[in-house]
Amino acid sequence: MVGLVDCDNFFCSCERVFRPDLARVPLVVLSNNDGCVVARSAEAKKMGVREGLPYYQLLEQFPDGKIVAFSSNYTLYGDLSARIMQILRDEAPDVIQYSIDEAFLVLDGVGEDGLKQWGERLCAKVLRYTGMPVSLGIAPSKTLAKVASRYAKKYPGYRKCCLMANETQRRKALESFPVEDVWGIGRRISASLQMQGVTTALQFASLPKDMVRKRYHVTGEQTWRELNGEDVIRLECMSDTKKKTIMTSRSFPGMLTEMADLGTHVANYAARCAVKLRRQQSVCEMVTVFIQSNHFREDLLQYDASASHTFATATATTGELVNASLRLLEKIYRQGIYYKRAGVMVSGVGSALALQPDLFEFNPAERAKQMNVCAALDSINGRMGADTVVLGAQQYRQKSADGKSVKFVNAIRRALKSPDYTTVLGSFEVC
DNA sequence: TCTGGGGTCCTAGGACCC
DNA sequence: TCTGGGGTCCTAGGACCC
Repeated sequence: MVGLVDCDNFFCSCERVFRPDLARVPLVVLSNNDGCVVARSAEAKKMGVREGLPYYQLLEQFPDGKIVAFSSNYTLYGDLSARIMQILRDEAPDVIQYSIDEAFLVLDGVGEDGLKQWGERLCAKVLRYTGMPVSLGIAPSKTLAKVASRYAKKYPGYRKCCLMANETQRRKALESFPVEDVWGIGRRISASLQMQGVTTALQFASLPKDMVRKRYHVTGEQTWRELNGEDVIRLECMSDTKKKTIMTSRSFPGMLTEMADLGTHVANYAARCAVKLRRQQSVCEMVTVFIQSNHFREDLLQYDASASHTFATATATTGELVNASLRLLEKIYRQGIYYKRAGVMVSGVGSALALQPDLFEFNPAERAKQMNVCAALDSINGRMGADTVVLGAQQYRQKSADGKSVKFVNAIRRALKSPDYTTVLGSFEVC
């Protein structure tokens, strides 16, 4: 049997852990730059707040201030997630973390008679230790466990744990489960299924396998088999968490026109990519920079562009990545465009230990030096906080009113951020 | 003024090879 | 009259996920 633990309205629940006064208050969490709604509490959902709603529209729709909004606080969410995962690892034979708020549990050896009680106890323990409500679905396959967890979340009668143990329970659950809510069935496929009159998960699972395979390819067939009780999706390989491509991109709070300003952002994204690469002990072969105008402003000239550079020798040093990225930006930058978004992506990611040096350009001494600089950088920033030491090119400069001094400014708008309760001492006052 | 930021896998089609 | 056949690798784009 497979378990799926899923936090209820994760970001919102995180915000509530240290704000019990907001337990029943409609609450939303906003994207970077306080752009739009990315998470909603149950109360906010009930009031009809839709996911992705721009924040300014939320203020228009609910001007009375009854809905509390937070900027996203990924430090807090990441830390609470880590605590929950640790509890799961303490309790379950094997845990495969799937996302910041979800994990699959391998339940071999957990007594099947007591599975339901075991699950209820697990959810209660997570709540007691972290203050975070979680739901658990247990079933013969991952996709079915996902279905079960939905029921666990929806109906309080399950006491947070829904066990789908036999054929009767499976059919009953799938019968009233909308096909578009099945894990692995997205907008396109569900639209195609609706056209054929397939609206429930059970109807989909009852289609002929060959037909599903032909029309929806291997991934569709996998979902079909999972719904029929076969555990075929392999996530175990995912647990080596090394990413194959790494991207850092942001929208800007306003719009930018100058290359120098774009360059500061691009330098930061490149530096972020370098840190992410080094953290997973990888190097990359290629870096891609992209810039975009504001797609929502049809009255302005639109321009999207990207360019890539392949390194002679794969790298993860901040210097090389920033340098290459800025040169790429020069190539694609056009004057007279109002830029809204930019990003840096690294690909061809491989192990830093199996590095293949270029035959002609390899300079061992220079390489070693660069890597020492990065090691020192990571060490300082690890102890003193991210971005304690950065390259000059990463500094967002804001001139003082008299124009004499320049100060470092935060490039992301997070006006409504909660304190870093769990990671920064003194970030809030204790009563 | 104002609209997120990451990832993965699969398939089709082109380039290239013998 | 009348254009081979089979294979691999790479890339772009689509579909999905959180």
